[in-house]
Parts: sequence; structure tokens; C-alpha cells
Amino acid sequence: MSYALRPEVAWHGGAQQLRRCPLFHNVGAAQVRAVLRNTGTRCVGRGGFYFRQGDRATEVYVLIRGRVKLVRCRPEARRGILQFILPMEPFGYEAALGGAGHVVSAQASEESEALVWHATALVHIMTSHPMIARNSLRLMAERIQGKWERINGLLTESLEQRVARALLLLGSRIGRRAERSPAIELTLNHQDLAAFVGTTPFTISRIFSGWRRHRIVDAGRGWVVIWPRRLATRVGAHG
Amino acid sequence: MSYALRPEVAWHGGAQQLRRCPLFHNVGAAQVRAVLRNTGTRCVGRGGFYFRQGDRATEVYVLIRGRVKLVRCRPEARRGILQFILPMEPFGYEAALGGAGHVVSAQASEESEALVWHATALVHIMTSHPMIARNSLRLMAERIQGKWERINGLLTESLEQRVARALLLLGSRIGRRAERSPAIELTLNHQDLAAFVGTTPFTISRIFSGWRRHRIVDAGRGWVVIWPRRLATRVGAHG
DNA sequence: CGAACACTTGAACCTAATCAATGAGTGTGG
DNA sequence: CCACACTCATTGATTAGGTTCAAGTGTTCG
Repeated sequence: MSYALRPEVAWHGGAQQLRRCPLFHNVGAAQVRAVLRNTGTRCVGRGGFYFRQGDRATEVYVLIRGRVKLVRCRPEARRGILQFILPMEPFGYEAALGGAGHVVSAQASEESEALVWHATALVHIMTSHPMIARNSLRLMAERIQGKWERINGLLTESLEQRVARALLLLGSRIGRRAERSPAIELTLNHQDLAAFVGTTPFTISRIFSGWRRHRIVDAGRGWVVIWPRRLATRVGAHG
Repeated sequence: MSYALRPEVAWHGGAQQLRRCPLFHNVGAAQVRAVLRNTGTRCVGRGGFYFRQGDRATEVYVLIRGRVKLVRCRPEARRGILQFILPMEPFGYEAALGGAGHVVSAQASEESEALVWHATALVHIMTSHPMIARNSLRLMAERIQGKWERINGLLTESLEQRVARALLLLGSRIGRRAERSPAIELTLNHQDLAAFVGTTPFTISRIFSGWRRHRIVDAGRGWVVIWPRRLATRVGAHG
């Protein structure tokens, strides 16, 4: 009923969709709806920012549409992509919980939309909904473990291994299965992939040229197709 | 009084020391003492393991003496050091909270000792002590931000920059100020530093040779001395 | 005193970055 | 619908940065 009074809550997906968000696992629909009452939404066009590194953390987000990348761009340095954020994933909460401001920027890869809470509301929500606090702990713990895997890859693997592993990871996250084929299609350009594994688009192009002959990968302007079985053989190869 | 009955709790540092642990900020001494009742301690000699990657997460730890490194050693791959753990720092809790087992191994760099809780006790503690849950959220949020900085360094910086940055970081964490000098001494060998920045001891040695002439650094068997002011000029240098 | 280990240095090799030039795909405006 | 501009992808030539392997030196410890 409060829908009529607060139009920003009338997001079409509503509480049902949100239960796919890891923060709301095992949280009752009524409680999710209660939490939703404190939100608005924000739309950001391709290339726009939800926040920038250095900003004070005044808000937290859950992406509901589009794609966001967490980047860090120092002047005179290569760009690094730290993480891709997909629909139903929270972002921006590390700074709100840590209290030292954002250390990364959140940039939209495409037209996208996110739910927005005030950072102060977040703390309040967690104290009044222990299951959400619990889910946050689990989410952050899993992300830390994921980052360890990534750091270890950067420390020990060859570039070719890293590209292969990154594509398999991204394939499972942002990929779509092709029809009647084990192939997986990704919307991803060479530049972003390069920034994700720490190399240049040139080198990505060279690696792809080699792989294309073996039907491990195919790619064009802004898209990549991988054959996971064959690509997996390159994870652990000596490079 | 329960000290007499549970000798493993009679750790000399006791509750007072533990309040320096980030998990126990703003937690009353009585509550810390209560939490301590569920612990034992474990000593591990140099090179020994608290847990190994792949193990189920049955315990969580707070280091009270010595130094521990989180490593990941795949056969046939270079070793990577993911994090150094110092006294009063918790470790092993990511797996306990995430529920998918340890993805890293915890190896003692030197003779060390840690408080041990059962993983199940951890969840119980957090629900009955909300401030501890709150502190955990903050701790993990800060660690995620720290890992972003590290990943960004690995993605975008030259090796020399990474070594400089790593030494400044480690200096502030495991360093001791030299007497009557701005220099900082670290107990750290070339191999561990190499595994931390993703290179080989050879290259570390070469970088140090260059820096030694400018009195940026000095090093010997198992130790490093840095002059932070001069070293800081190498962070952001072009390589 | 001897053995094991950690560090140093040199030389050869190799990976990936850089720079330059070209080609292909996309969007815009006439 | 075409021409143009722009961005993204490819390829080649060159160079720089790091790894690898081998040999030698210095330390620590039993």
C-alpha cells in the first residue's frame, strides 16, 4: 500500500526478484519488502559512474539491470578492472562498512539501474535483520576467497593462463549459451578483458589469433565466444 | 575462576591484550572474557601449518605470537604469498563464514601461537555479541578494499613499483624503527618478498643492488632495512 | 669444520609492451 | 542510402623488462 505513496519503490521486479540477491537469502518476503521501503533507484548510462574513488561512502547499491565495473584509474597509469558487478549483486558496501571512503570507482559498462540505500540505513538494517548481517558476512567472506584466487593467479600464472581462467570465470558469470553448441558468448571487448587480466589489447589480440586456429575462441568487435572444454586445457598450460 | 578448570584459557595476555584485536573493538572486557572461555590455543613451529587449502573449515584463529603467512602452493607453480598475519589479527574465518573450505594454507613463518575457536562457536558468538559481528563486517570490508589496492597494483604497476609499495606496506606492519635513524628494519627474506610481489629472488636481488647505491634499502640474509622517504620516491616511478 | 642455505652476479633467452600502420565494424549526418 | 568519422581490432617490427640457468660468495648452524 505504501507503493502509491513512494513511487521509487514501485520497481517492477520487486521483492521476489530481490530474494535472488545474496544479501536476502533466507529472508522472508515481508522483511525484504520492509527493507525495500528505504530505497530509491538510480539509472546510469554507459560510461557513467555510481561513485568515484575518493568519494565518501554515503550510499550502498544493488544492481538490478545492466552491468557495472569496479575500476581504478590513476592518471598516467594503465586502467585496472577489479570486478564486474551483475544484476542482483550488491556493490559499494565495503566503503560504507569500512568507513574510509571508496577506493574504487563504479562505472556502468552499459545502461544500468541500481537500488540505492543510504549508508546509515544499511547499518540499521543489519542490526534489525540479523539474517541480512549474516548474509553479508558470508558474501564478503566468499569475495575475499575469490580475491585470493585472483591474486594468486596474478602472482603465479602466465598471461595466457590468466586470460583462459578469466574467460572461463566471466563465461560462467556474464556468458550466454549458444544454440545447439557448447559455445558460450560474452559481451566483452578486448580492452576490458585486457584491463581485467593486466595486459594490453594488443596482446589479447595475439593470444586470440593463436587460439582461433584451434577453435578455442572466436571474437569480434565487442564480443567473445569461448569453447569451454578446449579453453580449459589452457588453464595450467605452461604458457 | 574458571581459569583453574580450563588451563588452555590461562594465556598470559588474556582479555586485555585481545582488545587490540579488531574483532573486539568497543567490546567490554567482561564479554571478551566470556568469548575467551570457548578457546584453546595452538602452537605451530616454523614452517608448520594451521590449516591447508582444501581442508574443511572447522576452526577460526587469532594469532597471539609469531607470524603466519597465507600461501597457495599448487604443484608445479610458483608459490604465492597472499597475506601476512600478525599478532592480534584473526585468520581462517573466511572459510568458516563462507562455507566452502579453505582456499589458502596458513603457514607459520616462525614459531607462533594462536587462539582457536570452533567454527560453530564463531557463529554463536556473533549472534550473541552484535558488536563482534559488526567488527567482523568492518574488518572484512577493509580487507576487501586492501585487496583491491593490491590487485590494482598487480594489474597496472611495474615490478619495481610493486616491490617499493610492498616494502612500505610491510614496513608499517612488521617493521621496527632503527635507533636514531628514520630507517625501518624488517625480518624478511628475498624469497618471501618475491612470492609476495610475484617475481623471483633473483630479480629482488637485482632491484636491491640498484637501490643500495642510493641508500634506499639495505638487506642481508633474512633481513631488509628500508629508508621510507627515499623508497617512497620509487612508488609511481616508471620502472 | 663441513653442509646446507641464502644471496649475488653474469649471460642467454623469452615474454609481453610499445609504436606504427592498416583494416574492419558502427554510428551519424547529409 | 552513402560518405565520413570514430572506435575497436589486427599485425609487424622493435625494445625493454624479467626469467632462467649456472657459477660463485657469504652465513648460519649442527
